[in-house]
Amino acid sequence: MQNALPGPRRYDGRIIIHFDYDCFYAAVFEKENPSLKALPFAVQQKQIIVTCNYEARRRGLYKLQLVHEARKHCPEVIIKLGEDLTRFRDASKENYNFLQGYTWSNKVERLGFDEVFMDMTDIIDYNVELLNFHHLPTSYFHLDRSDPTIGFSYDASSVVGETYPKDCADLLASSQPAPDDSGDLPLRLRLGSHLARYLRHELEQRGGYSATVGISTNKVLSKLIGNVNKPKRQTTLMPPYNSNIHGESNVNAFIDAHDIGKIPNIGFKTAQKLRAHVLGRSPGFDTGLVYGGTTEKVSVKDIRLFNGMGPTLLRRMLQSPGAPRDLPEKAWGLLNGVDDTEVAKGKGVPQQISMEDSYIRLDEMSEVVRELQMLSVSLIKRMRLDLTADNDDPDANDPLEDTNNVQTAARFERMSKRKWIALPSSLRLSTRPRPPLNPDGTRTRTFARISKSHPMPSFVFNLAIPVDILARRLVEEIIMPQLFRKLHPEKSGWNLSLVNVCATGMAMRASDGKEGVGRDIKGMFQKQDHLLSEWKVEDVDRPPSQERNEIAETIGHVVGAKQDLSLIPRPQQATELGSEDGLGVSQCSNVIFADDWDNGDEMQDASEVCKSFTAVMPAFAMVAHKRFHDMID
DNA sequence: GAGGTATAG
DNA sequence: TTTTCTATACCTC
Repeated sequence: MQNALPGPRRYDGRIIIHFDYDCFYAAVFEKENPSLKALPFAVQQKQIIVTCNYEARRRGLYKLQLVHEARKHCPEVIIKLGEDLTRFRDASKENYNFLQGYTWSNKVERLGFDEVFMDMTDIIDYNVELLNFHHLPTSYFHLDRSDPTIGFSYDASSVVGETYPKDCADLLASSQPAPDDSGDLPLRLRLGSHLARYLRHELEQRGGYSATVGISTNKVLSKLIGNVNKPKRQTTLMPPYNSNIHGESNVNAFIDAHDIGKIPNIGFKTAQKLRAHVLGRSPGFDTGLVYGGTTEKVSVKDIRLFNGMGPTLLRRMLQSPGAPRDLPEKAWGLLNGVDDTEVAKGKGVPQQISMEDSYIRLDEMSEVVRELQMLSVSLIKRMRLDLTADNDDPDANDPLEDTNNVQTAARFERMSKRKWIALPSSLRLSTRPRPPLNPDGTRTRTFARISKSHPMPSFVFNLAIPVDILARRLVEEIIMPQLFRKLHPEKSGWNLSLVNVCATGMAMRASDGKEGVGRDIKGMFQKQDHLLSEWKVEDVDRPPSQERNEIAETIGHVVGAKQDLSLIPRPQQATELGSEDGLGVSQCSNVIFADDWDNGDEMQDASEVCKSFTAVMPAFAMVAHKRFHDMID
C-alpha cells in the first residue's frame, strides 16, 4: 500500500566487478618502502592528509584530516608528501593494464586512480556453459577461449568471500533456477565471486596491491556492495534481486538503508533537493570540518517510499536548466538499485590532461609566469608520456622521461621512434580567483573556476625540442598573452588560489601501420630546417605552403589550427637580433639551450638566458616575446 | 568549440 | 560541502 510505484524494470544479465585498492596512495609508498606498512603512515597534499594506512586509522586518523590535527592526535605518524601524482598515476595505470588483460570485451573502466569496474559477463557466461553440474566442487574456470589450460580450479557449488546478506543460504538450489530471479543469476554471481577472488589474489601477488571488491549486476550495486567489508575483502550481493511474495529483495533492503548522499552519482546538489522534499524544508548544510557529519540524515528508503515518489515527481524536483536531461530517470533507477550504464571500454588515451597547483597567495605577474612555466613543463611531459607510442610497438608505452634539458643523441634516437597517437586540439587555462571581500568585511567563499581556451599550437608536438623550451614558448606566446590576459585583464589586483593548464579535445591519429607519415622524423626535421630559412623572409600571416603543411602534419599539426609555427629554433640558423632592453633574467626561467641538438652535451651556460633566447629567436617569435614582456613588465 | 556545472576519488 | 589534484559527462550558447 505504501509502495505507490513499481519501480523501474531490472535487468540483471551482467556480472560487474568493482575494485577499490585499499588506501591506494599509502600503498604506493608502502610498496617503495615496505617498512612503512607496520607504522602509522599518511600522505599529505598541502595542509591535509589525503589518505592514511590502516595502522594510522586504528589510531584515529582519517582521510582529509588537517595535517596539524593529525600530528596532534598521533605524534608518531610518518607523513610523506604526495602532491606530485606521477607515482600514483603510474601505479594506477599498471594495475589497470593488468586487469584489462583479463577482459574479453575490453569493458574496463577506471574511476579515479584507485577504482576499476570490469564487465565480466561474457567470461562468466562462457564458464557457465562449460560447467559440469554433477561435479561442481571440482570445476575449472577458463580465462581464455582458445587455450583451455589457462585458468584456475574452483568450487562452483558455493560462493567465495563475504555475502550480503551475511547468512544467506546460497546454494544447493544450484541446479534449480531460483524461482524469484530469472534463470541462473545465483550461479553466475557465484562464478563472479570466484573470478573476483582470483583477480584480487593476482593483483596482490603481482604488484602488492590489496583491493576491496564488490560483485553484482551493475556498476552502482557492485560499487556499494564492496564497501560492506573493508579492507582486503570481497562482497557479493546475493539474490533475490526482485521482491516477491516471500519478501523484499536484497537490493531494496541494501540500498534503502543508505543515506541519500552515499549513492554514487547522486551528488551534493541533487541530494539536497531530495532531502528538502522529504523534510518539507531546506536541509541545513553544515560548514564544519567533519566530513559527511552534519548533513541531515535522509535515507534512500525515506525518499523512495515518500508519498507520490516516482519519475514524475522527480522530474519536477530535479529538472532545471543545465541539469542532465535524464537525471530524474537516472535518480529513480538509483533509488531502486537500477543502473543500466555500461562499463566503458578502455580508450587507450585520456580525454584530457591537466596540471594544477593551489596557492595561499598568488598575486604577482612574475610569480604567475613562473608557476605557469612549471605547470606547462609537467603538462608537455605528460602529453609525451600518454599521447605518444613507440613506433614499432604502439602499445608499449615505455616511460621515456626527460629528467633534464640535455638533448643527447641517444635521447634523440629514442624520441625519433615515438609518434603521436592522439593530439589535443585545445589548450585551456583555468584559474580560481580568491573572491574579494564584501562591503561588510566578510568573504563570500566561492570555489568556482573561470577559464579561457585557445587552439593548441603545433610546436608543442615537436619531440625533438626539450620540454622546457617548448613550455617557455607556450607560456610566452599563448598562455600569458592569449589566455591569462583575458581572464585577468588588470596587471594587478587579483589573487589566485588555483591555476590549471589543460590539454583537451584529443583527436585520434590514424594508426597507419608501416607507411605512416611519421616514420622518418629526423629527415623531416632537416627538411624543415631548410624551410626555416625560407620562412624568415615571409610574412608570418601568409598562408602556409603545401609543403609546410605536410611537415606540420608529420610532426603533429592539428588540422584547422590557425597558427602553424612548427619550427625548430636552431641557434646557428636563427636570425641575429638585438636583445631587448631592460630585461631581468629573473623573468625568464632557467632555460638551457643545446648548441647542437645532435650533439647536445655541449651546453651554453644558463646565464643570460633571456638575452640568448631573444638573440636566437626567429623574427615571428620576437613579436610575441615583446608583447609578453610588455605585459609582465 | 567555448565556458560552465555537477560528480567522482 | 572545501580542504587536494585531477578526470569525466553533460548543459547552453
